[in-house]
Amino acid sequence: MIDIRLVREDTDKVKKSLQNRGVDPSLVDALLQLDFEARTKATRRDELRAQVNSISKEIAQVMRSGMKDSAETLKEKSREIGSQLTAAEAEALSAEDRRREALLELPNLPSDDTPVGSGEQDNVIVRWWTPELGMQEGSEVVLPDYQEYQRKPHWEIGSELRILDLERAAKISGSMFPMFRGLGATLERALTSFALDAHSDAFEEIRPPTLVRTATMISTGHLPKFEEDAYRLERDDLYAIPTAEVPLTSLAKDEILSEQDLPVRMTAFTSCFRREAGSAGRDTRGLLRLHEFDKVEILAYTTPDQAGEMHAELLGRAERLLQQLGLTYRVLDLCTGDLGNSSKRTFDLEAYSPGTGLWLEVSSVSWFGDFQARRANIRYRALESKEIEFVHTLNGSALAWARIWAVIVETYRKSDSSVVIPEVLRPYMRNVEKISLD
RNA sequence: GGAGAGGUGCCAGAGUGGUCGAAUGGGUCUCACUGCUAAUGAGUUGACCUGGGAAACCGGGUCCGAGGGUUCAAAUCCCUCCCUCUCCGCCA
Repeated sequence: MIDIRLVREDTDKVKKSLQNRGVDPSLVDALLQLDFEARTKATRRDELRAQVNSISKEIAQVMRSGMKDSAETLKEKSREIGSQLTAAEAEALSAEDRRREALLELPNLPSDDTPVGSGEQDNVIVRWWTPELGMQEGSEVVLPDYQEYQRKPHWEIGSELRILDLERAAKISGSMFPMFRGLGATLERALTSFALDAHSDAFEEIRPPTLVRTATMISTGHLPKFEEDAYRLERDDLYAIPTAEVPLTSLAKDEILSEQDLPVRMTAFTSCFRREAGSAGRDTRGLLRLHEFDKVEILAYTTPDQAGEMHAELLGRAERLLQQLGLTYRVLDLCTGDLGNSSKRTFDLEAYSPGTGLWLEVSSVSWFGDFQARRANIRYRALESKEIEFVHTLNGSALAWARIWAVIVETYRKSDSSVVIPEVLRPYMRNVEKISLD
């Protein structure tokens, strides 16, 4: 959540910033009104409490000196104030709840560096990479010279080589659930080991739980606004995580870290579950959009000063994996209109799928400022000032496998219908060099 | 799932309904002593909300696992939930 003090003190800036996201600025005025009410009512409550407290102390003294009658008088007086207090408490509580709800609904303020725009079409392509041309600045991507046999969509390749079985996955779980088989399954496992090993120089490997409490989902900003998108286990009041960001961000919930511990770097491999409500029929063929997919996530807690550098590091790591896998990709600087709810700035990585002709989002690398840290109450004590401050959180996928799997089988398909395994993965899959029918 | 024990500050641990934000010990930091370290002595050491102040700081409120209740007053009594430990059952 954003800092209520900032809303009070720099209202215009907050309004302007949220307006760039398409948020109605009157919501800010409404919040300020709720804040005013909450503070007024809390003050009233605290005054009454102070009175009750001081009378209680008097009663204690009077009792000790044995003056029973005056104790009774005082008790009567306190009971009277007490009934006012009960009402004041209820009012203050509900005003504070309303303020909190309004605050939780507001998205983060975009960074000043985030391009202003109203939607997807305004995202800025900042650079791109192909195996042939390497890194290039700008937005005019020169695609590799794909052969006709690479223009086959991954779901056809997968069936042909019997490494992807979407029909039976549908039988088991329904549409938009994947099932990899044989070397297809091995390929996914290899990608996971490859990525985790790649991060092992600086990141602690974590295997977190994938079912989490409501409070955990609120911390990252996935609730209360996006209830529809999450799988919920009602009986146990748990949610299936949509990304490892959820448990990893809450790892240090309610803790005060030492500045010396920062930055904290973590990586985790988990399955991710998304209901994808409202996206039925749109780009859902094959592995393009799934209810369940696997992903390696990288995540960091930093001081505000370290955040910029860390954002670049996370992005660099995700890009490096794509380069090692030899996949053509482009980097998008998401505009204010397309930015995720909790993010201040996000770069998306899109890999090119020659079989479908689509750019597929395979990573999203975000800087959240202290938005999530406020919700999760993750703080650190500054070495110099000794002050306690909120950490900044950042994370990125490195990478999301189902779509990467798709792009790999299409990109590496040969004229004889086999799929060559990228060299970096071979050590992780028994040195198999290609997947073919024989 | 059943039975029992327990959750108190950075850690260990005491706590009679009122003088308890909380004994005591350890740790931390500061100072003194010491050639350095150690030892010793003195002091220090919570978070959050809110009002005042330029600030140092001062006032009020909250917090003893969480949420309710009883009471003039709750760490302390009652209820619900969560978590930890021990035993039994079940299980990969």
